[in-house]
This record gives sequence, C-alpha cells and structure tokens, in this order.
Amino acid sequence: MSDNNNNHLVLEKFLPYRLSYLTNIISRSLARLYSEKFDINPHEWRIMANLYRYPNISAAETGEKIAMDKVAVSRAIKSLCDKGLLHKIFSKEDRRRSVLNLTKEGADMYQQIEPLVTCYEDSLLQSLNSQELSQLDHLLSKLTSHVTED
Amino acid sequence: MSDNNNNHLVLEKFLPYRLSYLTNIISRSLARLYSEKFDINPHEWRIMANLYRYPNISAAETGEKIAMDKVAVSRAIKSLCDKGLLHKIFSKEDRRRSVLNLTKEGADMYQQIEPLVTCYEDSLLQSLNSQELSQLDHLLSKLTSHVTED
DNA sequence: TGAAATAAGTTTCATTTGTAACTATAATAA
DNA sequence: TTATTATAGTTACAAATGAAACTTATTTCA
Repeated sequence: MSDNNNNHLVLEKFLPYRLSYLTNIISRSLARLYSEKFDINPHEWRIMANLYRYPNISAAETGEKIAMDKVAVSRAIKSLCDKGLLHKIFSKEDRRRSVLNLTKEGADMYQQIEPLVTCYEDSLLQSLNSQELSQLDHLLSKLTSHVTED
Repeated sequence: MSDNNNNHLVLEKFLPYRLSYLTNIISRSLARLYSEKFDINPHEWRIMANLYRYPNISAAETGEKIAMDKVAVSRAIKSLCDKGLLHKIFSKEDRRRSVLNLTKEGADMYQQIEPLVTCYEDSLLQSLNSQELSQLDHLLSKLTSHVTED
C-alpha cells in the first residue's frame, strides 16, 4: 500500500479549505440572486439588510454590526446614495457621525430581494434534518467563538 | 413585546453570513501563518500543497483539483516560478499542457509551512469533541454536495 | 483655554481579482 | 487536406479591495 500521503496535508480534508470552498459557492449563488437584477453587490446588500433592521445608525455602527471595514462601508454607502437607495445625513449632536436610512426606493428594493435570499437559505436548510440543523447552529457558534477569542 | 423583526432576515442568524464570517477569519489567520515569513499568498500555498501531493500535473489539472480559476492558477504559477519554487515545462506529447513540479527549494519551503498550517487546523479541531468532529464532517459534506448539485 | 489625542468618514494609491480577448496547439470533420 | 472547433495557458483591461494618509469634528487634560 502506498504511504505517499501519510502525515501529509490533503487539501480536500483540510477544514479551512472545505469551509472556504463551501462558503465561496454559497456566496456566489447568493450574490447572483440580486446582483444582475438589482445592480447591487454583496456589501451593498448587507448594508441594506442591516439598515432595514436597524434604521438611523451610523456608518461605524453599521461596519461593526456586519463586520465590514470602514472603507468598504464608506464606498458601499456612497454607491447606495448615488443610486438613491440610501439617505445619509450627519448627526446634529456630533457632526462626524452619519445617520443612515434606506430611502423609500431602497426599502422597496430590499423587500423584493429579501424573499429571494431567504428562499435560497431555506433550500440550504431543507437539505438538513432538524437534528442536523441544530448541530450546524451549535458547530458554527462554537467554531466562531473559538476563532474570535482573544 | 416588539414585533419589529418578525419574518425579517437577521444577518447574524443567516447561514451564508455566518459561514462567510467564520471562513474569513479562518482564512486570514491561516494566511498570516505563512504570508509574511515565506512571502507567498493563499493561492500559491494551495498550489504548492497540491503539487507536493500530486507532482507532474498540469495547470488545468491543478485548477480543477483545488477549484481555482485558470487565470488565478496561471498567475500563481508565474509567481512561484519567478521565486524559484516551481519548475514548469511543457509536455512533449501535447505542447499546450504544462507539467508542474515544486523545485527543491519549493518542496523544502512547503515542508516548513505544512506543520504550521496543520497545527492551526488542530487548534480548530481540538475545540470540538469527537462527536462534534464527525458531525462537522458530515454537515460540510452534505451541504457541499447539496450546493454543487446540477 | 488650547494643544494633543482620538474618532468618523473619505480619498488616494497600490495590489488583487474577474472577465474577456488573445495566442498557440491539438482534435474533429467536411 | 484544410477549415472549424476545442483546449491550455497568457495577457490586458476594468472593477474590487486593502492599507495608509488625510480632513474634519470632538474629546481629553495640562
């Protein structure tokens, strides 16, 4: 029997590779659901989803909530404003802080996108039974808290 | 009680977002293990890992094995060749096909990197018990085959 | 006070990445 | 044979991303 690969890393079994492969396919599939039709990118979609839930927050708060770099947030916000999907003002109390809200058009668009996206998630979740779903939830939480520990 | 978020997408519970968040942290941590010290990027590292295991394969076969775009493969191969880590010739039988191999320097470097990387994977895996490990393996396989179905 | 430090957001520049077009070779088929 | 199509790999150009510098506003504290 061949001992060639003994003790050596096999990419297809390597957790970071497997996670990255799965995540990339899912992210691309998800983006395809809205990118062509609505002309927004994943950063923009995440910001819209977050603002739909938490109106009136600043760019910095947005970035913190969705783990996005402040430069990426700034660019996505600019793009969303240019498209008339987002309204930005600066706070009276602290004129550095932005106050962000979806416009009517932005909220309407978001409402059209949301079912497409949740439907895609449902198709993922429906490939698992209820036990597997709770295991997945548990494992993601456990791994995530492990890698984010100080 | 607030009904605000009923039926609405919550990013922190959304599977594609959770996967992407976890994967990004892991990918960055992994890259940090070798990028500064050995001056290679994740594409280059994956190609090295694959060639260490499967010598004498072509760029196209490499790309297929590690799910990497042919342009990305071409660029990473060029960079590895420039650094003297990879040796590329073209096949006698089919002069379009490349035949790739790590150089002595490339193989030596890979052997230094591999334990760093497997050690990081071990730290991830050791945060789970044996039951969770087999659940994780099962879930990743199941989700991956679900999303790669035609 | 007001000088220094901090914070929010933007801009700039270099690097990376993705898509499409291109070159060269090989396979197919009229 | 030779015209067409397909394949391997590279190049070129545009878009996306990341790091650092910058602007403006606020806070800290000597």
